[in-house]
Amino acid sequence: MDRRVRVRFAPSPTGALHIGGVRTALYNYLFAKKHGGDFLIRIEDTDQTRYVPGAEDYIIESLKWVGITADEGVGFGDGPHAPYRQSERKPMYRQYVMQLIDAGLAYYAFDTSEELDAMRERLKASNVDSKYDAITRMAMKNSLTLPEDEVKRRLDNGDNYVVRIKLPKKEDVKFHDEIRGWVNINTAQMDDKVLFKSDGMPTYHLANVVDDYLMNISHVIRGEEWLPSAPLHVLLYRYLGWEDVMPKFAHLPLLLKPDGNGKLSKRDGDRLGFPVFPLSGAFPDKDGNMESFTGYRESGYLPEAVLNLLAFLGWNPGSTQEIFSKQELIDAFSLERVSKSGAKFDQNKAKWFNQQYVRHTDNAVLAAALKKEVEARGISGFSDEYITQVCGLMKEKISFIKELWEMGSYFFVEPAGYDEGVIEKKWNDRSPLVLQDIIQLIRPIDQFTAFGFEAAYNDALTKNGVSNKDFMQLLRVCLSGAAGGPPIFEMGVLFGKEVVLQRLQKALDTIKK
RNA sequence: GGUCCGUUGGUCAAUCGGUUAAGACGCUUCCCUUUCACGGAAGAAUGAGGGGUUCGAUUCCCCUACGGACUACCA
Repeated sequence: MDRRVRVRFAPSPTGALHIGGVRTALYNYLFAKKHGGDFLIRIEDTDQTRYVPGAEDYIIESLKWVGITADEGVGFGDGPHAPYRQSERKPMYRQYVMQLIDAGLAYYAFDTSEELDAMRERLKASNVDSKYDAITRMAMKNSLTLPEDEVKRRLDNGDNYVVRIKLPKKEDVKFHDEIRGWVNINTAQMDDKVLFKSDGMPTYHLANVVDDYLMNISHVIRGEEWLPSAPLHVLLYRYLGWEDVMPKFAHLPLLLKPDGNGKLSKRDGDRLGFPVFPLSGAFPDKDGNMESFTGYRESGYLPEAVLNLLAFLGWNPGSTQEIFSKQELIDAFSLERVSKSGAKFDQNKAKWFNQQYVRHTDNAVLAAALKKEVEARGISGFSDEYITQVCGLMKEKISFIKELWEMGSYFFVEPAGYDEGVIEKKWNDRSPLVLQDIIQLIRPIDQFTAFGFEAAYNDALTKNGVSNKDFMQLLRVCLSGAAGGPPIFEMGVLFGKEVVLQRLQKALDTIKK
């Protein structure tokens, strides 16, 4: 029975979308496109207390930036199963909860949080797992222990209650994970999870299962942190009578910190100095303080590179090819080749990926980015043509777009200083003489070409008996201030004769040792 | 603590019982280059430990160790 592939990415709008979340979305997207299916986005905002305004937009914008698009859902024009926000689907869940209660598979519970705490502490003290389960529920206030009329009275009275699933005392729940194989958990290890909260909202578990069923989801591809609750979801499908259309599960390995242990977290970005989020932004933390963070986009990463490097964190094609376009990823992707163990994020590799993409990016595209940087500094007077040529010279030298400016600002402004190491090592009594001669030889040139510039330079060297090796880098430093850079004579020609003359003169006037 | 998942070089990783255990990033050396980079060549570096199964285990099984996730009226 081949059913249409329909997968979903279902984030909670509780803050910025972590790069690991982007990867989850990506794998869902790739899987859907690979199988000609649908990818949809559902917002799981059942916890009103954790809702962060703007988070939803951030998530959508992030996905769009890396090139992930959805066929249905929030941010992508909805679709046949609208609404796609669980808060807006609130009225839909109650009937399924009632269905479970009527079937004796769920029950009302009236315990206060104090009572729950007390229960947990009591059990902990006696060294027993503190779960609300088949044993402990009999000592709590719920529709299993309270007289029927008492339950009715409380309900009619509008008392606070939750609905919990009624799990069997001891029963194996087995399910197949597409990545890990068969997983078996006994209900004795699980607890009677809350399905329906006292605020009238379903919990993740219930909403997730109901929506996946209603939206005809064929595969649930999500992070490994969900593996322990997967049996609960399996049971829910069974109890609701949907087991025959239950989606297949695939639990993805986690993204780990580059150093030490643990999964990649928000803080790691600042601590290690690399982005953990796709886009720069700021959101309130749990205490309500605004916390800002930098993104891949603002750090100069190309979206295609991010897509590529993310795809390779936990998956590989089994070949030696590493650079993949989006379409190539779609063609090559399979859950089978997703690895089981977590992957540590490697900054160097990320940089390398970006470098590959920068190098193959059209000069005009790079120029647009560089132009922004230039204009942002209030610098004008440079043509698009000039900026494009700068990019052509610089792109072999950089790994990140932002380095176009960082390493090539001298194409637009005078160098602020001269590389001290080079001056220290190469500058001597004869240097000013050579510079002087270069200036004199260049000045009369009408057609300033790389060839002419080089010829003038060589003549000056010969005249003073100085070798290339000793002066070459000095010339570069005099022109750009930097020790490295693009081919020097081409660079000079791009500067133009006047700028070259002026900079050499300035070097002559200022460099002293 | 309990449950579940995992474990090939520093990192990402291939291998679906038999290989000199790929490849990439990073690192080192050399070549190219009148600099830096790119490119090219080479090198160091890996199957957590212990038991089995087998003619033969990185590969299958068990134990131990280690790592991770989960353990809320959060997702």
